[in-house]
Amino acid sequence: MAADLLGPLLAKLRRRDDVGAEEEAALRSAAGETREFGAGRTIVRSGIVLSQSMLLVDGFIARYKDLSEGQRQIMEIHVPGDFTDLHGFLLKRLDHSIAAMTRVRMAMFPHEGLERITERHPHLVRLLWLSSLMDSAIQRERILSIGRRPARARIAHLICELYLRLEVAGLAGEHRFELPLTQLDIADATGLTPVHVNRMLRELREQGLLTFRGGIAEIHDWQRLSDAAEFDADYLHLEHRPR
Amino acid sequence: MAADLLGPLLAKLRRRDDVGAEEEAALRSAAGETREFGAGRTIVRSGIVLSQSMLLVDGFIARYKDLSEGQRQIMEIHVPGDFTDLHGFLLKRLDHSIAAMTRVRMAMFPHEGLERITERHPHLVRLLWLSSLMDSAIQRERILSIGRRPARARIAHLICELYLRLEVAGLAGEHRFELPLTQLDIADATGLTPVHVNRMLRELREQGLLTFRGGIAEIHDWQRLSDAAEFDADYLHLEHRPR
DNA sequence: CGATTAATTGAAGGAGATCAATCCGGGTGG
DNA sequence: CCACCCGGATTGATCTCCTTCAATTAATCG
Repeated sequence: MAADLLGPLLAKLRRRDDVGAEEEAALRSAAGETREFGAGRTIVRSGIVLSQSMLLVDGFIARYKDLSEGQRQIMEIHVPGDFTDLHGFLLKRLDHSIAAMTRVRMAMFPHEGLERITERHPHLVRLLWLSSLMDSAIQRERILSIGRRPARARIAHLICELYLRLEVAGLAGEHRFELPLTQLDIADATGLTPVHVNRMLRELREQGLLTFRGGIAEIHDWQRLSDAAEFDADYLHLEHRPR
Repeated sequence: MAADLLGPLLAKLRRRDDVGAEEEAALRSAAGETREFGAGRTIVRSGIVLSQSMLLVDGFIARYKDLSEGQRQIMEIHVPGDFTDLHGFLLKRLDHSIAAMTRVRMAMFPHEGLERITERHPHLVRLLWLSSLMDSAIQRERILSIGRRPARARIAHLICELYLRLEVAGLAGEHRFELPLTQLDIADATGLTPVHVNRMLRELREQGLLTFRGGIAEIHDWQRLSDAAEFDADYLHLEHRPR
């Protein structure tokens, strides 16, 4: 028996507002087939016209852009329960690419189904819209991080964020979680070089804040880590309220 | 006779899709009072619960966040026709502040009116959603810029972007436009220091790409400027298609 | 086990930051 | 009408965080 495809998404939405049974049903019936992709696979290439959007069910995915000199920047790391390209529903073509960072499972949502939701389920649309706004908020915080935080704080911040997001999806233990990324991935997400990420991770480890090794992140001192990052969870919009 | 409040917004939306007469009327009736704010005023402070959203009608506005050491990062610079906090409709509290960079005029949209639109005008909702997705795309490009482009390219890129966005709003001439920002503003938007912005602007000027002086930006060589920035307008999603 | 990919460490270099003046344009009040 | 003021622009000198270059080591996997 496969785990519930929509589980992490519903957990994420219900953390922010109620989702009625009818809405849940509408969401389920909008979901199409499930697909799997191997680690490293580019799933959507920037600029391609899309006819369906994807919900990440299992694994980790990155939205990224490349520059001509081979430099890569990750705009957002997705965890299960995230739509990776819900914005493709209205933008039609993505302005970035999407790649699997691990082996992943995706649930496909044909755009006709989403359009039907916009016509029949006003509150559910607001929740889907909200979900894209939460991505936007995460991206804004990334702008702040990359623009103004020093390297050590950037990395600390990323870890704090992923911890909370994974916890909401029910995928993190007590300050410990699977994070199967390479140091290069972290470098691409923080706008640093892998060499420097390595040094900063060592520093964080030696200071007893955090261990990141073998795809496992362990937060040893949440207080000092979030202080180092100037992390404030407000931007994750975790409160439950009518939307 | 005041200029049409919704003019720049409609121009922006109609550049991407059709907006029917009925939809236009619905939008107009959702608009409430107009407000003005002086240059430098903080209009919305991060975290405050909102009951209406604002459309920028005239002037320039910044979404920004501050860090404890007094460092500021601008996430997005808004031009007329942009909703500055449409996301507040569903997020309810902003994760950033909003400040007037010049004297500005804003049209207020009470959230009840927006909610009514979600219940009666599916296609119009999609357009409003789209508008927030376009902001998101702009913010992603900023992540790329700040994360991976060198200082000179970051500034060049920002100018290219603002030029096209202002042109869509009907506010730019032939490679020349009013941009009443200080070099500090540009520094805060690009994640640089004002001193370095000054040096890079001089370089761009001496190389004959761009002059930015006295609140006027003049692009002398679009080709070389956009090359320097690796600017590709795709992320502005300028194509007209059914959404 | 070789072979490939990721992590680690050292040394040197550079883009951009910081610190500190000076300049400039425009408002303003005497 | 001009001396003064003030925020922004400009320039120089110095510093530093992070990059770059280059090996070496560890881990992973057919």
